[in-house]
Amino acid sequence: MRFETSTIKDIAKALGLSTSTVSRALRDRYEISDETKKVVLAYAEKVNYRANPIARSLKERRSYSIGIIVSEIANNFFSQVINGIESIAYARDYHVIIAQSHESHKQEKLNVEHLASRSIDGLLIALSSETQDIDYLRDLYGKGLPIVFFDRVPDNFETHKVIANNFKGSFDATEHLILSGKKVIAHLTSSETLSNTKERLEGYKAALAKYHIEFNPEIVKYCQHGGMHNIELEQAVKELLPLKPDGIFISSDRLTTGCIMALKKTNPEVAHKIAIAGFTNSNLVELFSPSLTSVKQPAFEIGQVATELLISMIEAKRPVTEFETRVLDTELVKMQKMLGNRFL
Amino acid sequence: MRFETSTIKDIAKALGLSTSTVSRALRDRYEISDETKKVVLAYAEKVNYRANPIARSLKERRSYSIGIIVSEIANNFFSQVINGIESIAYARDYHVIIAQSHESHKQEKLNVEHLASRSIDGLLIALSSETQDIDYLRDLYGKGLPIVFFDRVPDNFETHKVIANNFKGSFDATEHLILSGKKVIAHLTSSETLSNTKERLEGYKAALAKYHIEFNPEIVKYCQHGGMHNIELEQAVKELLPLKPDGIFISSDRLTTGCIMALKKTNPEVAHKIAIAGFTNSNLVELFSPSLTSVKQPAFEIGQVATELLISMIEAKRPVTEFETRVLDTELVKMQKMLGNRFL
DNA sequence: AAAAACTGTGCAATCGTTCCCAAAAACGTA
DNA sequence: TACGTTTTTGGGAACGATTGCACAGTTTTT
Repeated sequence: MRFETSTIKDIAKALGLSTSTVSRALRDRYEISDETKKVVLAYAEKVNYRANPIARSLKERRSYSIGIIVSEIANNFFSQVINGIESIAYARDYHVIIAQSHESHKQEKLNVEHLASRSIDGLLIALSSETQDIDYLRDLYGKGLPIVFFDRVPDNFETHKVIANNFKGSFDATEHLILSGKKVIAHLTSSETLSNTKERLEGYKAALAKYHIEFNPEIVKYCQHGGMHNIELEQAVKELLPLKPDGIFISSDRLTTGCIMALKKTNPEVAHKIAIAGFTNSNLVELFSPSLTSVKQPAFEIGQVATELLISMIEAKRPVTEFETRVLDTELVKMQKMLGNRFL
Repeated sequence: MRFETSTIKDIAKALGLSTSTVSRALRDRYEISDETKKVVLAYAEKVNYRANPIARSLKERRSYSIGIIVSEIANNFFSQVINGIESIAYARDYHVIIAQSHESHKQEKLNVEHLASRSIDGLLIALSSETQDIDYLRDLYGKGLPIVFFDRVPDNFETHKVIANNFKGSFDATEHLILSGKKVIAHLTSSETLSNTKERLEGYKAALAKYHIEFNPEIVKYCQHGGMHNIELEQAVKELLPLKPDGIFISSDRLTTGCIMALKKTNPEVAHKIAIAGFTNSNLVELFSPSLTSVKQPAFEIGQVATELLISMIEAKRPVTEFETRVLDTELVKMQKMLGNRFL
């Protein structure tokens, strides 16, 4: 079962020209006379000629495709980032190949290597929460694969990075909890090794410090798998509650929704007494109960900026040596007034 | 900035063999002596040889890639379907390229044609809610591109299709509303032209009929863009409320969440008085307020089955002429008891 | 009028694989 | 020994596109 299309050779034969002439005419090169160009273009149009991207890739040794690794596409933050990536990539005539790590380092590595063998021209990646060893990425990078990190970035890797202003986002959320009168504010977060975990922890600490609240490490819980497993969350909640928090600041999308879910499931009687502020890009927060204050990341923009940086690396004439880390501001969406809460 | 890897030619030169021999050894063809095979394999391993998939694609005239078109990946149903697709595709050594139609026919067509020109070996597609004209798909199909439809399928196109049991799912949901005492049950649904819109409407009607409730077309509202635009939903809600429904059956993921959102926004005072049952694969329903009864589609399985069917078409020796339509059962998840509703 | 420059086109190599066809090597049989 | 078989290997043409180089034919320069 094959796909029949006309090739440059067919056109050349039909028009009594050489393939080189046809190729050049199609690519609108200056050496070709207007007349020939017109004839070729018209004929190509007529037979609905499409250049075979595979042949071109082989010749030019690049595939016009960008690999994306996220932990999960069923995550509002990441799917919005992907939309941002696509918006730029398609406009520049790249296509994207998406793979999911499901927060597993092994899966991540497998996917990256699979993509690399598929000749992607560049890679956009948000590390899995498990990942600590990034030597395999360094390897590929060393071999010439441009890489741009976003959201979860390693600190010992020299390349472009795009992140949200995690410090400020966390500071704002924590401050909001403090200002609404909460005294014991817990912090639920991902793997300690992730860049944004660290930054968000700092923002949280800074807000506490500003209001002279002592930082209590006991009340900070880490989820190694970023909340991929419910048990992880339930465990964290179980450990947290005895410490009687009246507010929780949560540092990621999955953890935020997962934590509320765990709270409702395990301790419904206290769930509505605890104020929650967390990172999430869910567009359904307005429906949540208990409601929460959310820190929204500029996901779409993160995707766009990362893609622009990546394409600039791919298309750079000479190896890029100056790298930038772009930091984009988050937005604090405060809990809706009781209006929304009246239901049920 | 290039990516340097060793090729078959390099291996051949290093080992003093011909490229044909090396190629055969690597592909484990029978004509090769065990000894040579061993030497080649060992050396290939040593230099970490990876076949260039682009060159192979060119030669074999296929790309080992599958195109996917969905309206949006930021939709639980579709992201679960994609997970199902990936699980099969990767195991069979295909990779997937995902594109989004955003419920726009134009975008859908553009994407499909882009994918086709990228030499995908087959296409998995859920039509956009706008789509009526599928001649362009017929065209590609006629040229030899295998296509499998899922979720939203056209009825006048002979190929494999995979759908949920929309009739039964709708019947169950509607019956559930009736059995919980609702008298005036509205129906909010997508574009009239979509296959599943029709089937779901039939299920709704059948449940009403079973309980001798007269069907009232007035109380059925269609959203042409599947709820992509909020205004569409708010308009529908506005038209529905004067008819005093005490239950609403909603026929798609986006509409379900969108409708609750619109209700809360425009008429918070009645929102909690109306029982809602709707199709949704959101894993966050437990957090919703007002809570709702949901019809969950076997999204992951739909993806798996569709991919198996597609790959069987791709790899078929001769054109496939017998097609099947697989129908998978949905699951009704009833509204949680008031426990969950106590919050807020 | 000869030399130089410019136009427009074609030839052929190339990208990395695969595979048809033939050649060489190894073996068996008469 | 000579011949036919079988097994193993190599040569080289694809796949479809791009591009450096060469070569006509025309125009400009000296």
